[in-house]
Amino acid sequence: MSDTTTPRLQPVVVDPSSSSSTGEDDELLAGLNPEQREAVVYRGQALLIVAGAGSGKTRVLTHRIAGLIKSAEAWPSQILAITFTNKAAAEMRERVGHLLGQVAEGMWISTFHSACVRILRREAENFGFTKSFTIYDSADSRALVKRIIKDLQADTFGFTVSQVTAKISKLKNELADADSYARQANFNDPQEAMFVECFRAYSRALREANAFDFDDLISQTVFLFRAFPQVAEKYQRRFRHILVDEYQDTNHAQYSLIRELTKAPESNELSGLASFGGGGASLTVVGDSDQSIYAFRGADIRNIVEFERDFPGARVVLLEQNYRSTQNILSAANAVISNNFDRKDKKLWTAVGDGEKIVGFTGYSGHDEAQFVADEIAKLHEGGMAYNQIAVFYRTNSQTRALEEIFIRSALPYRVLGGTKFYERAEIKDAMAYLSAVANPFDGLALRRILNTPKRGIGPATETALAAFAERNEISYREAMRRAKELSLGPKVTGAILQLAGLLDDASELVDPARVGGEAPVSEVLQLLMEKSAYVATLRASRDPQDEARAENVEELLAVTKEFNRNNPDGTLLDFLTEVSLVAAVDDLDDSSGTVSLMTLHTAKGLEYDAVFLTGVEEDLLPHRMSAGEPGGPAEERRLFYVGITRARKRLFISLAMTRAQFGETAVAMPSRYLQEIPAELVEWIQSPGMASRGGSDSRALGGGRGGGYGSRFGAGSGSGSASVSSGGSGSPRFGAAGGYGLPPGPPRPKTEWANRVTGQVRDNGDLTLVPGDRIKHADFGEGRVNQVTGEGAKRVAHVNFEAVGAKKLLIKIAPIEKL
DNA sequence: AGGGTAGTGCTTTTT
DNA sequence: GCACTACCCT
Repeated sequence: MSDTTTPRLQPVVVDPSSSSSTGEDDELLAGLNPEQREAVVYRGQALLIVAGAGSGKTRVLTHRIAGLIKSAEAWPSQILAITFTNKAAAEMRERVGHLLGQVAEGMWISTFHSACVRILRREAENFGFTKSFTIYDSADSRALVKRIIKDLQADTFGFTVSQVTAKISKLKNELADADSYARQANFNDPQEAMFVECFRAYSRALREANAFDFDDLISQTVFLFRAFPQVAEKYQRRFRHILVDEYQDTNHAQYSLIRELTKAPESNELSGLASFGGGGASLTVVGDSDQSIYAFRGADIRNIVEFERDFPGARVVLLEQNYRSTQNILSAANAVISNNFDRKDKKLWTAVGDGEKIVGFTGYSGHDEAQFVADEIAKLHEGGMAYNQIAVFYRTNSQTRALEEIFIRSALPYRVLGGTKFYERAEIKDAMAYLSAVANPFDGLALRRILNTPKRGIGPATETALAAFAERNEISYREAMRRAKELSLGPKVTGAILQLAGLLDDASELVDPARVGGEAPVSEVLQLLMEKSAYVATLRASRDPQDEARAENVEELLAVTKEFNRNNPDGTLLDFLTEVSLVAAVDDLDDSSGTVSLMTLHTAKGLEYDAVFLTGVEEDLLPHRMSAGEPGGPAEERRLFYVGITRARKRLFISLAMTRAQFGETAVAMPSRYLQEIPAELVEWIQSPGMASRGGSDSRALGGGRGGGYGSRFGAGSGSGSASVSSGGSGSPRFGAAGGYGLPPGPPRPKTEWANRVTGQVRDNGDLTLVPGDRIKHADFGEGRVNQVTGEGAKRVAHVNFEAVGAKKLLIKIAPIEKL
């Protein structure tokens, strides 16, 4: 992460003949299929690689980058590659280095956020920030919004913290700021007026704290480029080849950033660098609209769908051959995703053969389901599969509880990705706040957090007095602390404040760039802070047994800083804070850990495992209750399901429960509508929803039968698991047009009630008639107006103009619409 | 100022 | 089931 201020402009491999010689090319193209080759060798301004799941896109990207460098078409420093996570970035950097035989210095391979931080730190002074700005993570944003809502008494308008943060975030992703939003806001609506107040206060607080939130990192970079063309030009000139992974998940701000970066530098001719081609950087984007799962966060699928319109003359390459999964898994994935209309048809295929069937299981409870997962994992492991090749996915983080309980009892080594992350723990946030307060003296949020942690007798009243004093005298919070004597507080409180201020000043001296011997290592700074503040000592002295674990966590953080110093000898405190702020859930993933990985479906994107367990495939969970009503919600949830399925290489297990605990209460759960979209012959149900409902009223189901339900009948020792199963596939009749579940083959074929109750999906609107002018509501597109109706009978098509998504054509008979 | 307790409301996914 | 808040007591 070292920050090279001047681009390094020396080619890594200087062999002028290599661009034409086939030797090197062959090496890079060996083993690639024709489409992949095309994606690697195409040279033009814009290239869209539509890469289905498992189609080798990382391979294509790394070979493309390596090709550009090997052929001396580009210096490493002219390449900017954007990935979704730091882990993906690290992997790509390593693979490119491997292809080139050496690490390509000066190349930027990073996430959107990391790249923007780098740019912002360099340019911060240009627009009223200092390079030591703090990055507020979502918890920090929430804390700030919380205080603002309280200060402005916005809660009386029914505002919640999450509503306000979500709305601000959404606006920032659309590149709106408080002022631009205020200009078009309706101030007659008191709610909206109050929101504008909140947005303003929030933005001002960030600026005063010399801080950016996650969304700012992108949007402020765009604003910077737009406000200072000469700054933008610097980067436009530098980056000649820009590559963006997971393009389907970019939001408007990220899209705008790419647009700014790929513009032709304006004063090209003046600088005599017209030889650069005169145009903007070449742009390569890779994506798969079927894997777009971040619309809720502002990702705009139009970025990829309209790429060809955005970049005229763009070449499109389609990668459909899958190198990851068996055909059974792919067939299931294809079948599920084909239920999303309004997508370009794309079918994954593989040459590796059918493989084993998908295994299905319905537990009586979440625990029962977890027991099934644990038992199957044990079997897989006995069969020779490594734990780290197995993953368990779920929709919401709260589902980990039952899984963890059973896993612990079964002594299965596992690891939960995401969830309550290490850096989200209160004691770690405390320690990090100490560091932030040292790095950025304006960071009021961090100062407030540590002011009375550990307890120093500085209460809310004192805190308010300090804040008011700082405001009155227009000085930083830190300066106000230094001058605490002027506040005429009690001697004890004044002493405590002065002591803390002194400690922070001492620590600041350690990281002063002008210090003799350079900045002290982060670990030294943290050590000083933790010791002198008695933070760890206080935890150790506490009677609460959990505090011992907290103290150990802080020690662990200390170990992390030492590790950081080892890996980055020149790493500064700022570098450390930046790195920590931008870690993602998957970045923690240690491939050599030898443990089963548990994670949400969102976190799973981009990963692959030999065996995958997809749990909680129930209505209200997948699709999640919250998204079921939103336009586009069910389709996005289906993509999430699709992403989960396509992570599996060899074995796929799908499970659900009849009842699920939530809020400490047990609620009845229904099988997910997506289950019946998987062709029945692909699934072998060990216990289908129908079977489970038949026997589901015994004591095991709801009572104390933890680990009993499944384990007692199919426990370890029953062989492959499928041995004891009345196997499917024997021409199992389907439930008519509504479709049956993949199983319930065996005798006596249950006419289960649930099968029909589940939203039965093949729609038939009968002879619904629509005429131009009618208003309709569509499950995914929202409301719209019919312009025209064409066609006859069952093929009548309505041409509808939707408010949210524009013009669409719909088959009236089957579209999920209703007349308003 | 601080600690302890009772009551409330909540959860989608995350860089 | 838990985390957070408000309130009460020392």
